[in-house]
Amino acid sequence: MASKITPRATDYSQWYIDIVLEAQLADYSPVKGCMVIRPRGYALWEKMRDILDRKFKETGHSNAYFPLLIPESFMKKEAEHVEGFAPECAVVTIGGNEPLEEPYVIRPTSETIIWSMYKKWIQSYRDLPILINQWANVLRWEKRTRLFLRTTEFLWQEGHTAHETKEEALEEALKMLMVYKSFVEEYMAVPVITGLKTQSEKFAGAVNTYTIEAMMQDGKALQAGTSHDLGQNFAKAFDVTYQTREGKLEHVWATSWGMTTRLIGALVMVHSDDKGLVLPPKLAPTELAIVPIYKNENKAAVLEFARQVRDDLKDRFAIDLYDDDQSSPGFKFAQTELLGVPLRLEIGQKEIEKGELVLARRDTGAKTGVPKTALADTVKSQLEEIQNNLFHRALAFRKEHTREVKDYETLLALMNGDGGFADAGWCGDAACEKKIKADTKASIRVLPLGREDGRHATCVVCGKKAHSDAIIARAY
RNA sequence: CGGGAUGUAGCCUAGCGGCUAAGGCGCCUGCUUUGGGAGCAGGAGAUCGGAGGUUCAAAUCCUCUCAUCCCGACCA
Repeated sequence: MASKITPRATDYSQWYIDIVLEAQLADYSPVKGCMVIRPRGYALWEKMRDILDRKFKETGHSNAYFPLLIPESFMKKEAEHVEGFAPECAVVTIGGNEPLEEPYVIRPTSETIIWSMYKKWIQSYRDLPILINQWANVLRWEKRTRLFLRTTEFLWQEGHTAHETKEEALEEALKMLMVYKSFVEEYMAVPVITGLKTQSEKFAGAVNTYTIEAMMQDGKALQAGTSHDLGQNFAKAFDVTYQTREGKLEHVWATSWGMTTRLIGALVMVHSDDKGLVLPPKLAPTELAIVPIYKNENKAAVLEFARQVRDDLKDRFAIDLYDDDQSSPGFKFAQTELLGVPLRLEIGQKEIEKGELVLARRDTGAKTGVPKTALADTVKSQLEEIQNNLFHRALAFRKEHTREVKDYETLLALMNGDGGFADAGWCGDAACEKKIKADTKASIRVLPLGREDGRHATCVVCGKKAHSDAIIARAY
């Protein structure tokens, strides 16, 4: 049978959609722009959520829950915030058949309702810091949607913290950025660049936005997590003050940070291939698939052997035994590959006789013979190798598709041609940033952290003295 | 919000004025099979997206409408 997946080279967009649908991560819903996250997709989200949640707790945060509905007037209190979010808000105007006195906005993000509460909860420096996170759904009326990458409703977590000082808030924002980086790199095996967003790309209402940016297999950038230094913007909008250690009254300093189900889209686009999904072992709901291969005359013996192997390993690994009778081994092989199971064990008469089972890797396709006695250790080490290989493969891909660019002609050729990341200097002038966007549809994704001294002396657009380095790319 | 495309069985598609809407995949039953997406036989499953119109006759032509996808402008 022909593959269900459109090859990447034929149509990258369609390839992505095919993978998401065929691997049963999600399905289109009856509501425009919304999607149903199916069990296989939700299992990924649960794993990601659990790992991050643990990291948040380890860094001192607590979970809470704030309402879905926000009084419309709240959204209007912070000037930039309302301007940024008004176009994508859905508003509830009727309740119980009666027009509402004041309409409610369905949260596109929760800063306003949270800061209205923080005003009640904060009086003195003794009440600080407040370190709260919530796992929730949010709604943004998007003009154009894509499975996982941009849907009208999506799941996320949003951390909202309040601090005594500017420095402490900045430290928090950067700390959480690093939590995201370590999660995405260690668990998702997706290398990211951390950095500062330009003023035009920052969150509506923030002083500064920091993000992690990843490169997809088509060379486009994807923002995989954000952390905002909110300064005193929301404290001022909601008049949240505290009595300082010196007895003075001052506005509180704030951060917010979030990551979303979009990350599942990143996971798909970074690792998968034309055969289907490829999952990093640390997030794969099934780590090992066992496919028994039998004929009528040896069916009972092979199945028994396979079940024994499963039972031996089941306490150490998440295993799926493909012991149904209806489909052929070839079909099962293809199925495990479509679903992205990292390792597949093939057990037939030959293996039983030799005492050596065939272990197939999803990432490379390599098959190796493994003595039954060494199985558990080999599975463990191969899972680690796959995790490692996926990260390094993605990192190598990013390096291959990142060019240091010194002059504007080269930037134009690159962004309008092969794509990828351009590493260039930028003078800090919004006009130069705008020009890049107008000429290439690419944008400054991030001003990388840890490179404040700068690799580039001059702005790639105007040639004046560079203010910082910039990663430029087309983006999702 | 502009541009493009598509709506016929769970999925993909044929039919593009004329008899009872056709095929493939999938599904169900039975048998045979099983080392890279199995075979045979039988079976279930469709108010042709919706509304109006033209016509002796509409899945097919016209108008309107709804929905979805893709590509652009805006965004996690």
